[in-house]
Amino acid sequence: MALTSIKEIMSVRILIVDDHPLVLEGLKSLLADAEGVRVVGTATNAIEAIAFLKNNEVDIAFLDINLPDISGIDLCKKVKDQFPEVKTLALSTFNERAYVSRMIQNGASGYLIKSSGKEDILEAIAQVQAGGYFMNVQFDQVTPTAAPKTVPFLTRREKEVLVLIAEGLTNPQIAEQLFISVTTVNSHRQNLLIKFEVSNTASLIKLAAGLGLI
Amino acid sequence: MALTSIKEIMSVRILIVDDHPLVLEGLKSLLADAEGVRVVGTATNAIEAIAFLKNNEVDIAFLDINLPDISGIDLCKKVKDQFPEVKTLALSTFNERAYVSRMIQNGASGYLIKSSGKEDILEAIAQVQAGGYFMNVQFDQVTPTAAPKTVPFLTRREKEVLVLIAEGLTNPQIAEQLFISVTTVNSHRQNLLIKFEVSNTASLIKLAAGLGLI
DNA sequence: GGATCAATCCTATAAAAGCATGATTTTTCA
DNA sequence: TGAAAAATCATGCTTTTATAGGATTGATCC
Repeated sequence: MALTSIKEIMSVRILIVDDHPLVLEGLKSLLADAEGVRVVGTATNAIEAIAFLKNNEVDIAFLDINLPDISGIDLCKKVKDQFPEVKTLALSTFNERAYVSRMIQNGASGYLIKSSGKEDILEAIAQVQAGGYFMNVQFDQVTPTAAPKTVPFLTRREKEVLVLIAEGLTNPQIAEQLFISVTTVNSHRQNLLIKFEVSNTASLIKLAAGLGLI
Repeated sequence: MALTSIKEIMSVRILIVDDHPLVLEGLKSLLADAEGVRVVGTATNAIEAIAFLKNNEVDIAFLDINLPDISGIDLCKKVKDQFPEVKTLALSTFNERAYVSRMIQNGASGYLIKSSGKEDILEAIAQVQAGGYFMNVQFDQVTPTAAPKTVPFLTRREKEVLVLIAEGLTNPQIAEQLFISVTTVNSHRQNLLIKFEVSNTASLIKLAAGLGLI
C-alpha cells in the first residue's frame, strides 16, 4: 500500500461487464486516458463478473443489460447483495423507462445508454462515485400517443394472459393453455385494457413491450 | 509519396461510420495496434461519411446499419454508386438475415455483428481487402420465443400503417388519417402480418417493438 | 366476520381484424 | 421505355375482439 502511487489511490476502480468486445474496448479506450479512472477488469458474462468481484476491489461496475447468462438487471441485484460497497451503473443500447426503473429498484446508481459520449460517461462516473445518481436517458422523447404514466399493477393471472396474448395466442387458445374458460380469458383481457388505459390489443402490447413486461 | 513509409502503403485505410462513440472508440482501439490496418477517419452520420470519402482515399468503409440520417443500407448504395472502389462492410448489433441480404444487394462486401471479436474483425478486413466476402453471422442461432426470423423489409406505407396500428388506431381511423380507403389499410395490414410471419396484431406489435420499429 | 379482491364463469351484440382473391394505377428504376 | 414494385381499391366471409352487464366462489386482511 505504501508503494501505491497517489494516482492509483485516487482513481476510481472500474469493472466493465459486457459481452460485446467492441463496447468493452470502446469503454476501455475512452477511459484509458481519463484522469482518476482506472479500468481494473472486464468480464463478458455474469459468472466472470462475480468471480472478479470476489477477488478484486472495485468501485463501480458497468453492467450491460443484455448478458448471455443472466440479465444485467438480475446481476445488479446479485452484485448489490454480495458486494454492497460496489456501485453499479447500467449500460444499455436502449432507452427504456422500464429498464431504468428496474435497475434502480435493484440498486443501480445510474443508467447510461451506449450512444453516450465520453463526457457523459465521465460525468456518470463522477456522480456515482460521489454517491449520487446519474442517468442520461431522455424519457418519453417520442411518445405520440398517451404514455403509460405508471406501471399498472397486474395480478398473476393477468400477467400470464398478457404474455400469451403477446405470443400471438387467441382467447380460445389461451383458455386451452390455462385450462380456463374463454370468457374468463376475455375478462382478464378486458381488465388489462382497462388497467393500461387503452382500447385495443395493439396499444396494450406496445405499452407492455415498452415496460419490459413481455 | 516517396516519403510514405512502407507500412502506410501496405496498410488498409479504413473509415468507420457509426453514431455510437463507444463503437467508434472500440473499433479504433481494436484496430490501433493491428498490423496493416489504419483507421483514417470516422463519421457519425451519412453526410459526414460522404464528405470524408470525397476528400480522402479509403479502402474499406465500416457502415453501421442504424444511422441518424439515412440507414446504413441506403448509405451503402450511395457509397457504391459514388465511390465504387471503396469496399463496404456492414456493422450491426443484430444478426438478421434480411439486413444481410439487403446490404449485399446494395454492394456490401461483408457483414459484421458488433459482438464480433478482434479476430473476426481482422479476418473480415483481410477477406474483404482481398476482394472476397465476409460474414460471421450465425443465422437463426438462438430463438428464445417465437423470435423474428428476419427483419422484414417494409415499404413507406407499411411503416406508416404499422406505427398507427401501434398507436391504437383501428383500420377506419388509420384510413381517415392517411386519406385512403379502409380496404387499402387492411391490405397493408395483411402484408405486415405476412412479412412478419405472424397471424395477429399482438405478435406483430411485439416483434415490431422488439425491433425498435415503433 | 364482513369487506375486498382475485379468479372464475355467463349471455349477447357490435366492431374490428383476419383471410382469400383479384384488379387498377402509380412509382421506381434498370 | 418497359418491367417490377408499391399503392390503391374491391367483395365476401369467418374469426376474434371489444363492450356491457352481470354472478359466484375462494382467499386474504383488518
